[in-house]
Parts: sequence; structure tokens; C-alpha cells
Amino acid sequence: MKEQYFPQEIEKKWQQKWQDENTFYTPDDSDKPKYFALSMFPYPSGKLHMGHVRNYTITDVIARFKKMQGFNVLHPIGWDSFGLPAENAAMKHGANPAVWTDDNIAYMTKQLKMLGLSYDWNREVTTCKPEYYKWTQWLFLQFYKKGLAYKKEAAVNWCDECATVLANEQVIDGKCWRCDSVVKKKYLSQWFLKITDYAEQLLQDLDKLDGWGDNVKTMQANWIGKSKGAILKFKVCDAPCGEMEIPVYTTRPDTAYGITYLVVAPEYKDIEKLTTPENKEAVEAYRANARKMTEIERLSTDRIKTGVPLGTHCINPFTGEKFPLWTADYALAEYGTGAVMAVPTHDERDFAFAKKYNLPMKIVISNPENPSDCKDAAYVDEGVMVNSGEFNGMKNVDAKTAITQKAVDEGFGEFKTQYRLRDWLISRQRYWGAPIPVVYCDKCGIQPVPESELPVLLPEDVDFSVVGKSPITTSKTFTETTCPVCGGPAHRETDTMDTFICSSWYYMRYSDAKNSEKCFDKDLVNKWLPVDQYVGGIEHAILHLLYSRFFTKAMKDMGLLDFDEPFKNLLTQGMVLKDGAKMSKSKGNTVDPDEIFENYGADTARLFILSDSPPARDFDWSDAGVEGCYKFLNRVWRLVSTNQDKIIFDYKLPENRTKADDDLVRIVHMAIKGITNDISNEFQFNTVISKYRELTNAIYDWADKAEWTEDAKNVFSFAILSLMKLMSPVAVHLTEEVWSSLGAKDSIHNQEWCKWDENLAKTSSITLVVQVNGKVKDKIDVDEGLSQDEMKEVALASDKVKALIEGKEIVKVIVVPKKLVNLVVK
RNA sequence: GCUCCAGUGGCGGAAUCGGUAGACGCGUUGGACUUAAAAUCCAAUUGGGCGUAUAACCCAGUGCCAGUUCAAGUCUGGCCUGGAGCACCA
Repeated sequence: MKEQYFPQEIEKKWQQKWQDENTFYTPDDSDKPKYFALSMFPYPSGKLHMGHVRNYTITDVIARFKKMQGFNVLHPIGWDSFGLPAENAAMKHGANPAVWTDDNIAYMTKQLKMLGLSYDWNREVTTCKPEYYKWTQWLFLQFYKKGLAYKKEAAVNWCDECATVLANEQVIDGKCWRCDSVVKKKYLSQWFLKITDYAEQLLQDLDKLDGWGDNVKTMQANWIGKSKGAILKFKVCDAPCGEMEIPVYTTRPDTAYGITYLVVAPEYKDIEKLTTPENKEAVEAYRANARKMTEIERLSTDRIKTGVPLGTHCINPFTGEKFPLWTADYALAEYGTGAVMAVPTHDERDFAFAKKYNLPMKIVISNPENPSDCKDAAYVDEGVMVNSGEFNGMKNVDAKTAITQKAVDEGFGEFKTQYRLRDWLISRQRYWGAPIPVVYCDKCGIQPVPESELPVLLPEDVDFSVVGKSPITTSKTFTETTCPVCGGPAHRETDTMDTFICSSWYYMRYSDAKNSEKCFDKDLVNKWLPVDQYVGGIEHAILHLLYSRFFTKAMKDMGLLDFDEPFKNLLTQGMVLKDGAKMSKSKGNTVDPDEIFENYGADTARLFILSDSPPARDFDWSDAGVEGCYKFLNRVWRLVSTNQDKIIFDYKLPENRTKADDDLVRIVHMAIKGITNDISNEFQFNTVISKYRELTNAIYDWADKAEWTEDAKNVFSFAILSLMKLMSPVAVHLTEEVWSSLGAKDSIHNQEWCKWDENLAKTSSITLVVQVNGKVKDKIDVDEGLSQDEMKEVALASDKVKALIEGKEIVKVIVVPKKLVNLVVK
């Protein structure tokens, strides 16, 4: 072993060796219990960034720790390799997206290996390869068969920049999640997956996810947005085209006696039938204007509300009162029934609208102690029913049920549970994705591609320079085909699938990555899944994580697997910051992992990225911090290299230890206990690393004073070799090099995790804290075995305490065994 | 507006159960070694009483205000600040 630490040299050597010896191969058959550790797989953008380094290091340390604890650990990696950047690069540089993607994967693979990650590369999964997307397409067909995939014409989110539609989940603040440009509405016929069928299950099963943070669970619950209310139906009394009925959804049926008008969304399907000839022109103009607006404008809550009357009227079935119909863009076509009953006195939005257009108001709920006149604001709190016929005097919360029941009994209403979650729009008008396996025949209509004809391969004869349509439509070989039913001419669907489909099941594929007969073997997927620990960024809280839960539930119902939640435990790691801001190219505050590997080595990078903050919190990168970690590894190296002659690999702890030896043995046991607990308890790697330092410091101190008897050498060896094993999940190369230099035959990464002896993992004496009236006044070293009475005596014998309690009365004495005595005096 | 999370030295952060606040590190200051530097090592480092050495002592202190308790960074209630998510969802 060299005197000096040369990380680059030893890291390269061991990476090669691990690869040659297949050190991290995971067998499917093993007596050991399974453990599936998973990082969210990367998009092959070109280069790793520090967020990747953090994510993969965290998971890698978990995987290695679990392996040493005796688990058969599955720790795979793959590539989320369909998506727009490849296509954009193709357009810009004339490169083929497949080639661009392959190059990026090759480079990033090299980087992952340089980080020393313990992946089983035999299970690598790449979503853009036909052998993978064949099964993505196959799964689509299963969804289709089950009625969970359907096509419909709808107002959808459109991004001009990306020239494609987007799912609701991909619109952030009215902007595209990828390019940040403003999203528009377009009417298009598109493919959807019926995630709404699973809304209730997706919501309820959140309770099962004990291993998920509350933040993610509440975000998903809010997104699903369950509410309970009623559908009430209103007869239109003067529609130009005969009798009509308008159903509305409301969570406030208790306010039904206070309705003074009714609003339908500008996109409401029957709006034309509800408009009188006199109002037609104004209504048309209003609707045209609404269509032009962007989502941001449309949904802005501080915009002044606008609307126009339709000229027709409804009857309130509770009161017989007649009230007008309006259209206004504060009613949303996609939620509820697209129509709203308006009660200005008890809803802020209706109040603002009624004020503006001078519509009447009627108070139906009142707080008897402090009645509101509803002149300046709506009264939205609880109260007692007034002006509500037979319901007068009832509490409004009780009236919700009572009034709905009346509507049910009399045939104009029903109880209704409503969700905000919408179906998942999965069509994309882009090339670089899995083609939707469907053909359109003039005679037979929509026909799924037979499973035997999968995969539907992406064509290569395409022109990426086209504007305004998907490059795939320029292929001469792709579009024209024959109908699988009648054999007549037909054309293929040219839309591809949202990449989030590919990532909704990739983690299952790891269980059987090379299967060419099936998407995976059922026994294997049931053996390895659910994922025991999933690690990734919070940005997927309601995208990937919700979609994957939906896929799992749907696939369970299809009989493909037997579990109903994919990820048992979820760790959402914080962002990597530099100078307090998120690292980004535009801000110019990025740190290139390659440079860190080159200057300090991967072990330093791994150690540092775990050292300063707990994994869930944001991490501020600092050059001084890296330097500090590098120095620490040097210090560890020196500790071993300068004392090599005193280390016995097959040490035996002496039976009769001297006091000094004893202390080091205790310190090691305490470190083992502390580190094991810190990892087990939510992966607190930052404190794990502080304990590495404490132990290293303690060994240095001890070695300084040691007389090198045989016993001392054995104790020292125990300490050094334990330190190496404890550090091996983090400093993977350094510990391996030391381990082998000291005479080991097998890899340190195949060793068992250190065990501690509870009797040795504590100090022989304790510090007795003496408080007077709750304030610490003295600390006394005492023997651990002291009884409570003895502790009290020791406390009272303290000179400091004597002085403080002199002339005072001891009211009470509290003794906490092995810890403290509190004297309450007056 | 609603929901969730967080707030501790100059900085990152530590503190199973309510029981020694500030572990470990970064930075800073002083010192040793060196012709010099780097590296390394030693010491100090919450604020104040207190710009002197030594040894000690006292007071205050975990965003703010209350409360529970012998004892609160930790529990309860009410705020303030920051971050994240949702948001005209009837």
C-alpha cells in the first residue's frame, strides 16, 4: 500500500476488476430475502449532473448496506430514452435521434461506472429499444381491451414550442413542463387512458403507503381532488328548441333556496340550444373570445369575471322561482357537469359576478349570533337555514344531506362524488416515442394492431425538418398499411405515446429484463416487486409516481401481477444547489461531475454529496466542502498506510484487555451501533459520516498513546478493519484497496456488516447531570450501576448544589435513572 | 385562499423517549513544523458580563407570543417568515 492516496489510480483499477468479476450480479434464486433498491432512471441528456450523482449515490449506499446485511439486493439502472430532446437535437444537427441517444447513453454509462455504482448491468433497460417498446405497445393493447384506453375529441392542452399536446399533469402554472412556453387549448381527437376509473383506489391506497412522506401523499390527494356533493337538475322553461334539463354539480346543496341565476361554461355542449335568437350574437362573440384565451389568462383568479346572458330561464324545483341562464368563463367545461348554480350570498365567485351584473341576492344561511347582510361579501361559514321553506332552523351542514335527499325523493337530484382528476391524455404528435399500435380502416374503423405484429417499429425514412406536423407523417413506408380485420387499405396512427407511459412500468421490467416472450414473468415480478426503496426527485410527486401507481393497479386487475402498490418506501431527495440557487446552465452555477472525479476521485464526490445535509433536504454544494472530504479520505488513508505493520488481518481480540484497549473496543462498538441506526433510520447519511470522522479521530488519538503490544495490535486491527467495513458503502474504492492491501482475498463488498455488542456499546461511567429548578448546575461522573437513592445522595453532596440550596426547602426530587437528578427548591 | 414542509452559532447541520443545546464539519483566529509555501498537527471559536494572563463564575439564548411540565429545540394553542404544491374545481 502506497504512502500517498491516489484515488484516480485505485478507482480505475477496482472498477475494471468489479466489471471483470461480475461482482454486482444479482441472481434470481437465492436463500436470502430480497431487497429492491431503485433510483429513478435518467433521461440520457448527454451528461450526468450533480442531481444524478446525489440520487444514485444515495441508492447505491442503501443497496450496498442491505447487501452487507444479508439481503439479495436488486439494484438496476436503465434509460428513459424516448422524448423530445433527442428529436430536437436531430432537427438541429441532422443526427438521427437513435444515434444521438445511443451516444449519450454510452457516455453516461461511462460516468456511472466512474462513480463506482453497484449496478447489475445485466438488467439494463432502455425504453427506446424495440425489445422494450414492443411491450409498452403490448400493454397499451391490454388497456385498450379492458376499455381503459379510448379516443375522444376534446379541448386539450397544446404547446406550440413542442408542437404537441400535453397531459394535465404536464401543465405547470399554465405552461409546458418541458419548455415553459404558454399552453393553449385545442380541439383534437386524442387517445386517453382512463385513470379516473382508479381515482378512488388511488386516493384510498395512499393510506397504505407508510413509507412515503406526507408531502407527496397530500400532493397526490389534492390532485385527485375528491369532493362530495349533489347533482341537481333544473328544467329550462323557455328554451327555443323545446324542453331541456340542466344538471349541475354542487358541494353546497344547502344553499339551493338561494339560487338567483345559473352559469354554463362557454364550451357547454348544449349552449346553442339554450340561447335565444336575440342573444345569439353576443353569446357567439363571448365564446369566440374565450377560445382565444390562453390557459393562464383563463384561469387567473384575480381577473374580473365576465359573462353574457343566454336569454333563457330555469325553474328552481325547490321554490318554483324562475331565474336566468348565463354563460361565463368562470365555469369550467371539464369539471362536474360544466354548469354551476349560482348563490351570490354564499359563494365568493358568484358574489363578485352578481355585483358586477346587478343580479339579485337572497340570504339562506345566517349566523344567529352575528348575522351578515351579504352586502360586501358572501357569507361562506356555517350557520342556520333561513328563507328555505321546510328546512328553516336546521344547521346548514345537516341541510346538505336533507336537501339532497328531498331532490332524490322527488326525482330531480342525486348524491354525487366528484374528482378533479381527469383522464390521462397520452397521444403525442412527435416522432421519438413508442408508436400507438392502432390502425384506422375506412370500413372497420379503429382497429388495434394484432399482438403478433408487435412491435410497430418507428420508421427511419423521415424528414425531421418539417414544421407544423409530426416528422413521422413524412414517412412513406409507415402510414399506409392494411386493415387487420378486412385486409383493405388502412392508415396507421401517427401519434406516439407520452414517455410517461414507458416509465410507468420500467421498474417491473428489471425483474425479467431480457424476456422476449412476455413483458415479464409473473413469478419474477411478484418475487422482486414492490420496490423496497425508491429514491428520486420530488418533481415526480404527481407525474411519474401517480401514473406508476395507476399502471400497477390496472395491471393487477389484468392478472399480470399480484401487488397493488409499486413503491413501498419513497425517499424524495432534495435539490443540489450552488450558492443558494438550483444548479442550472443558464445561471452558470453548475459543477461538472467529471471534473470532481478527475481532481478528487469518485469516493470524495460520494462522501461529500452525502455529508452535509440529510438526503431529503436541499444540498448546497461548496468547493471547500469537497476539499474537506478529500482531506478526510487522505487522513483515513494515512492512518492505515503509516500503521500497516501493526495491522493483523486475522486479528483476535485479547481476552484480558488493558483499560486503554478496552476504551477503543467500546468506541468501535458504539460507532457500529450509531452508524447502523442512522442508516436504518431514514438514511441519515450526514450523521453517519460525522461518525466516521469521530471514529477516525478516536483511533488516531488512541494510536498516539498506544504501546504496541500484541494485544494492542489486535485491538487496533479490529478498529481499522471495522472502520473500513463501515465506510465501504460510501468510500467504495478506498476501502476495497485497503482491504485487499491488508491481505484479504475476497472483496470488502461481499463482507457481512459489522455487529455490535450492546454491553460494549456504552461507556462504563455516566455523567450525572444535577439540576436545581430545572437548570443544570453540576455534572458528576458516576458509576452506571447507581441506584436512584444513591444518585440523589451524590447530587446532594455536590458543593455547588449545597451552596445553592442552603437555607431553602427541597420540595421535590426527580431522578431519571442513569441520567439526571432535578432538585426543586423554594 | 387552501394543503404540506421548514425556521437552532459566521455557514452546513447535530440532539431515539420532553432530560447536558450547538455533535461532526466548513470558515475564521492564534500557534507548531518549514528558508518559504503546500500538506500536516495543536488550540480557540453562541452572545453578553469582560479588548489584559490564569482559573473560574454569572446571565441570556433554538423565528415571535402564550400554555402544559420538576424540566420544552422537542408537546399544545395563536401568530410571523421562507419554501413547495394546488388553485374561478362550484
